[in-house]
Amino acid sequence: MPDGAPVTAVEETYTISQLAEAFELTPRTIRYYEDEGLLTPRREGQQRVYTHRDWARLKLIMRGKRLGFTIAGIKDFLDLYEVGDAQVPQMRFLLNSARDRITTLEQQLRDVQQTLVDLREIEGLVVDHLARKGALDT
Amino acid sequence: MPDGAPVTAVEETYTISQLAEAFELTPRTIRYYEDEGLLTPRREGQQRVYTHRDWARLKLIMRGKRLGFTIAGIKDFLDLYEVGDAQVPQMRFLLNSARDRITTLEQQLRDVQQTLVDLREIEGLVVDHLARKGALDT
DNA sequence: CTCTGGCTTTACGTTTACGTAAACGTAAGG
DNA sequence: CCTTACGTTTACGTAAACGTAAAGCCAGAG
Repeated sequence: MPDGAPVTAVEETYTISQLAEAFELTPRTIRYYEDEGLLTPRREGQQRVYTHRDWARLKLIMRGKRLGFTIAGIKDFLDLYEVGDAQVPQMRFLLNSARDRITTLEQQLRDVQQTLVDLREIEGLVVDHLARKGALDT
Repeated sequence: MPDGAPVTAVEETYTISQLAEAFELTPRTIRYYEDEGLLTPRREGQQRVYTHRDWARLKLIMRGKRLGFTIAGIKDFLDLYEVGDAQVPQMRFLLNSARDRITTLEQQLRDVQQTLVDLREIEGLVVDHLARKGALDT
């Protein structure tokens, strides 16, 4: 094994359509995320090559979408995960962003919980009503 | 007091701009919700008159928006609260809707909680980093 | 009566998050 | 060499959720 050889095996890579299928997106959508700065795959010729890192970021993107964030909001959010190499002023900014985000998420948590309470009560009422009509089966 | 008079005092009503201010929306937005069938205020001449019921529905609408629901999704959601006067087939449909909604909300709950865990860890890391640099103040 | 303030309708404009079509590059297979 | 299967860029199209401008109705103040 020659000196300076990589310790790990060759990193696994993905094509755009592999990613698309894995996350149930279209290639168009993935290119769009790149345009918006959410992904920055390297190129091999003109083809995009995605790595495990892009996979992880896409997982975060999907979670952000399920939470109703905008693409721009998700971009800011992703930046928070990249906090390693920041200078102090940038750090302060990220800290504020993170805390803002935490505040709205705490509100969202309360909203989700209250809505679940409501819906479960409604479900109970409906089931009850159907039972009284002897129409609960099927 | 004449027979058939209302038991409660005259119900409190609101103009469109009163509602708009209370919920930090524009009148345009409230009319839009009416177009989409989320609100159905009565008219006095050509003016819209909103009651306590519309107020309550707007509160639910705002909660739905914070949860990232679409307007159409919120409309379906509001219908679930109006379950009193439904026939059996409609009831079954509503029951399914409610259960679907509960399922996605449970996913959303997990997403919010995990994101909060992530962000609080990031916050800890950043605070730590700033502390090491003696740059925590202000 | 006129003017103002608030409400109304109508309708076109805007942003976001992609869809979709056109036209082309390139590597593999028959 | 030709086709097929992916990939690429460019660019116009679209649905959702309002914004915004234009023009009119109508009650109360001066």
